[in-house]
Amino acid sequence: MIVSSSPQPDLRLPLYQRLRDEIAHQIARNVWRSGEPIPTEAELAATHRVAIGTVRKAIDVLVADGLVERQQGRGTFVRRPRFDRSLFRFFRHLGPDGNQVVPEGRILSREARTAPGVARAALALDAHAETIQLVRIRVLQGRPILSEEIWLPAERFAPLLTASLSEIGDLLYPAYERLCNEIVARAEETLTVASATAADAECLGIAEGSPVVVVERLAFGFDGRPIEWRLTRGAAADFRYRIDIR
Amino acid sequence: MIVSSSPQPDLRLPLYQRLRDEIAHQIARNVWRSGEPIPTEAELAATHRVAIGTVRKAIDVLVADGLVERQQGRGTFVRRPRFDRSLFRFFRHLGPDGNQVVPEGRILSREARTAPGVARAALALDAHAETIQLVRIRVLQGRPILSEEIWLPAERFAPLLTASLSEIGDLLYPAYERLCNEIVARAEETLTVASATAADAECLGIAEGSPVVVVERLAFGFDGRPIEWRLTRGAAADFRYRIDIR
DNA sequence: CAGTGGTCTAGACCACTGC
DNA sequence: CAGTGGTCTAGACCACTGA
Repeated sequence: MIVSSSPQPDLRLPLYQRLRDEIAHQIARNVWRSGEPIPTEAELAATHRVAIGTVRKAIDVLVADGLVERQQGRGTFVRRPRFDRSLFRFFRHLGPDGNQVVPEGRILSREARTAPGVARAALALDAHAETIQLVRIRVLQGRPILSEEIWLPAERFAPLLTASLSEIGDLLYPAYERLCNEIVARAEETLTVASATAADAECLGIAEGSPVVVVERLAFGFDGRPIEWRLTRGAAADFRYRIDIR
Repeated sequence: MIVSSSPQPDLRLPLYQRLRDEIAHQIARNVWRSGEPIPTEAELAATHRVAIGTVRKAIDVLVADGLVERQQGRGTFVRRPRFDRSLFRFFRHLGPDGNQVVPEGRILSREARTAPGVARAALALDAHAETIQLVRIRVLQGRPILSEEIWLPAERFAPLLTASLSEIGDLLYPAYERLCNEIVARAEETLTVASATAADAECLGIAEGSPVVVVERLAFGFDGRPIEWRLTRGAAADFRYRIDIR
């Protein structure tokens, strides 16, 4: 595999920003895997011929962006956000011990299908582009609590159709990285409230017409291109979201 | 008025943190009003006998905390968050021109009343403490769109009962500052979905039993003590919340 | 033009980690 | 103990603001 070199940096940008972009680019290229340390500040200062203070400022930005994590005395490590946990900021499902529990994922279907207009528009695909649909439920103690409909560009995610379900496993984003070499860097989520359709009612075990919270997620890769469009639905009764403002 | 001096700083803390706390404390004491500039970095460095880099780091933290705002070439300014706008992150009400519009506030009642248990607990008040209740609606083009129930400790907010409605005006938090010298520093909000009660239905012009989004807000002063407990209800159909994750 | 915050450097010392 | 990130200093120059 030919490793692409860094894009031409904009010389008008401050040095620490250029350095940040350079490191971010290497993280995006998977030069260091998730959890691995990046070079020490002193090394980066030496290889890039800048003062260590400039390196620290660049890393400050990377920490703020959520791309790396510092650990005093140990190093600075590549961080991959846990998007699969993000739904539990919205839905509270407590286990028998009263603690938050991570539900199991179960893929009900996966097939190459023509995506609806919203999905195509979100993924910036033209009308002819092929897409993959995954239908998935999240199950807690045998009870389905969330239903998910996921649309992916077929071109980049073809391996998902041929892999075995056990190869894909419970967590999708690690599977994307493992099987398709696609890494999710960030996502936009939009919450709305809707009425349970007949399908929702059957799947989630709630009354038809009762309120459901819909989470629409558009996930982006490090290159900024949209990778995945996902609709998650859960009973509004389970919805509880806490936010700090200032 | 006797201005309290700074609390004894913890000498184990880094210099820039102690400086941050010192400045934050002065902001909390209203030494500089909202929108006013704090001293320049060079001045702060001189008066506190520290390097300017240390001052910059302290201000970095204050910026991250949302207490001040930098403007290159002009100065660093005290910032008061616009909590009254925060509800519009949750509810989208578009005007005839398709733009987001700020609705009018209308106080329906204000009286000294005994608060319900949740409100007392949130405000950390004992059973005998007096409280003030405000009932308020937010109106857009003559149509009520949000209903608000607000509970305040009577001890700190007594002037609200005697002031005229025009003295209070449309925005509550500036009124708290003007009339009661209470400044809201941060708040915690919890979102849930409920069914419209008969009162909701009448007030908001929706069907009884249709879904409403409930925003529970607990606002804190700079001293960390809870100041205000507020319940806002709006039609779930108007709810739309967008969030970025990474 | 003077004054502000923004960038960058260079180097000292500290606190924490893991061998 | 060596190596890491964390704190702190001191000073130079740049870019932007407003009179």
